[in-house]
Amino acid sequence: MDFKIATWNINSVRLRINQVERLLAEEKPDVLCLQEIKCINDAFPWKEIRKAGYEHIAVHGQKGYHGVATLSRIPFKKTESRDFCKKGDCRHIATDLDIPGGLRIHNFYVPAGGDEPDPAINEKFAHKLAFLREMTDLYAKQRSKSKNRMVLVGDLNIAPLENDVWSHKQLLKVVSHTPIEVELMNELYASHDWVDVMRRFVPEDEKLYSWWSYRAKDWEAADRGRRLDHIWVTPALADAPVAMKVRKDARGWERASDHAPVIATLRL
DNA sequence: ATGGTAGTCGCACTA
Repeated sequence: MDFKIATWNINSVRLRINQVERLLAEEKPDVLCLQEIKCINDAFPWKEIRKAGYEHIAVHGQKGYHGVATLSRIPFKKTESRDFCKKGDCRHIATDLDIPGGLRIHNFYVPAGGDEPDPAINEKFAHKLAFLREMTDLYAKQRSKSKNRMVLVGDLNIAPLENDVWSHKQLLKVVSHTPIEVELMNELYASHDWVDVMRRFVPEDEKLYSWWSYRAKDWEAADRGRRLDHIWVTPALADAPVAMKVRKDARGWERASDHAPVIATLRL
């Protein structure tokens, strides 16, 4: 089967429920992973999502900030979330799809890390680094299971490659592209031999972004983007990716999120 | 070197 998965930092699912419905109607993914839903589970638009044909919904939300949700046309066998750094933040939810051979989907919202890229004076940056180290430890421990089929998606808040940002030089001291973050991301990447699905389709010498700041006067003209959102798969799925796209047009929708949806198709 | 925007919640915080 061709399995289509999308990831999107929606920056308030209640405010942009119409855009979620539009994306689901246009792309018909099997699974949509949302980040920054910014609401508690009770305030999540369950009815609208179900009406759109997504009856299997795993929500891990908190009041006002963060929060993740995985919407699926395929039933779940199991759902669990991990409280990284034990802060009580809702930044992760894992769902096991009930399909032959199984498929585990990790939906992440990694801390943004604040402005100052020094963990000694910026707690938020320290939190981001600790979060990444905890992810790496976790996947390194599960390495024996790397034959399992897993997809890791989400807003990882790091643009690792030179062409994942509009200016490598100018962003070296900007949180999301600093050497320490890139190094930790590379360690995480190596911890489970993850495959970077997006870069399977766009060579490393070409620019590739999924986020454009709200603060630019004209985001499209300036095109000062970053690739903060990612889709990774385990080695068991190394040959599975058959298509990938960034729905950049959605960044131009009225009252858009600052992130564009990233979508991949896997041949299972 | 700086300030620019958005969302939630309630007049501060996170991004």
